[in-house]
Amino acid sequence: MQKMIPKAERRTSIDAVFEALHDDISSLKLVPGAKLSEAEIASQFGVSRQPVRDAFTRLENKGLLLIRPKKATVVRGFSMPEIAHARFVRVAIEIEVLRAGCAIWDEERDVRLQENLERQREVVAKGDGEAFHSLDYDFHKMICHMSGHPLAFKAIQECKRSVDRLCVLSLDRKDEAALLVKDHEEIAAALSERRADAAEKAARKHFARLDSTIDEIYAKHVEFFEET
Amino acid sequence: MQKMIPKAERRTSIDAVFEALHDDISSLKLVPGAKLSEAEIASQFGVSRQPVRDAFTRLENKGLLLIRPKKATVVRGFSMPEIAHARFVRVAIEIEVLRAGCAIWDEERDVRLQENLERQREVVAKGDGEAFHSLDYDFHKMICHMSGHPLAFKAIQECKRSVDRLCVLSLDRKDEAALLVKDHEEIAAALSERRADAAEKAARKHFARLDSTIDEIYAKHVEFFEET
DNA sequence: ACCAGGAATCTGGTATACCAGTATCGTTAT
DNA sequence: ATAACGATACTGGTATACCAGATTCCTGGT
Repeated sequence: MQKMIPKAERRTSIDAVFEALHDDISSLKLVPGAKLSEAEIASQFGVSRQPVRDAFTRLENKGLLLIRPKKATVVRGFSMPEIAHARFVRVAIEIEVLRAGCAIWDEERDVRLQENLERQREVVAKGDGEAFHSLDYDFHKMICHMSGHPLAFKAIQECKRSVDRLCVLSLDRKDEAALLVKDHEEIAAALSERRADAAEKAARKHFARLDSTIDEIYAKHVEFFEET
Repeated sequence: MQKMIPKAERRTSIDAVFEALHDDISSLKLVPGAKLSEAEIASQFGVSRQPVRDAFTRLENKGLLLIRPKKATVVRGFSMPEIAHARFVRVAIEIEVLRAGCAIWDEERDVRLQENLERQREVVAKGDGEAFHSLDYDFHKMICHMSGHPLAFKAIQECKRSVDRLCVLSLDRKDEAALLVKDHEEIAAALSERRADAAEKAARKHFARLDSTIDEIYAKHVEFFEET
């Protein structure tokens, strides 16, 4: 009962390399198809090849890299089937969460969600896209937690990941954000009235908005997509 | 256009170690809490520590191992929150698949699904649990594929994995299998009539049957569960 | 000018050695 | 007998060297 040091969470070279590469790939500083050399990255970070190798493995498991024996490791491109699948799973989970939420929703939850919505309206009025993105994130997270399924949000994040990397290519317009807030209000209202079917309908409409954006990006950046 | 060698799919030492350990863990030959030594496994397989290390990493990413720096690597136990989450996600996906299926179901699909059901009835009558398990697997897989979401089945398998490892502890009774077939018939009927709500209801009943089994196993084998 | 062939140079996979924390257990002081 | 301590035998993380397959590109022949 002595080591009350909270955790310290030892940080290893692998973590450093992993996070740096993850950021570069997510922000498209490393574009799909780019070749990554273990040796090159290693010297660049001042470590040996081994930690780099481990970091590569992690990134491959997250679907961001493609590693083949004796071939160069490359950044994976987007895949339309994969994106469609992520969307499918996300919708499935969000709807199930809403269903669970409708069964237990109460006024206290309602109040907390309305607080978030109020701030969404504020930042959208100001045109602060960055802040809206953060509140949007919180909105869905809050619903998961308050519905009793905090882990579901982690699963949703998994689904979002592939799309997020894609969305840095989209120019986010303010009018789009306004529509999304309207959707959120609809979802909140359905929860408040505990009408699962209405919530599902609103959610489907909400997520359908992404489709056109993705199609636009596909048309504009076919080179980032895998041929399959 | 010369290398038409189908694929050969080069098999590496990492794969060998990974698969062997994966099987041992899945079949509970390696029980939760068991300590795995890189060096020991390495000499046991006649390879160096490096491939073993890589295999460990893969297993950790699949949630089967717990690796901490400077601590022994151990087989992870079951976690009730994790199992509940896997169940939640699986139900969400299966229902969404059924919903999509109901929108496009036709007689040809119906015939193929009925073929599978007929074989289910046969093997259950014979009490062949092994064959039923395989047909059960196919049943859900067929629905995913015929609903136009083959990838969804892969996601479902991910969810099943943690539960499957648990289910080797359950003594499967024949009467249970009979009930499961009845559920399948209900689901197939709902699809045939393209009634999404009925399909959802049947699916929920189907998956609810697992809960009692899991509770039984928990009561009987608390030592395999993580405390969290 | 072009193309075939092969050497030089990549790639990731493997083996080995060493390091710094951690756990274990025997020893010693009380 | 017991409890504090310390040597020792572990653990996983890192660095390095080497290997075989794949790629690249230069060279020599046409």
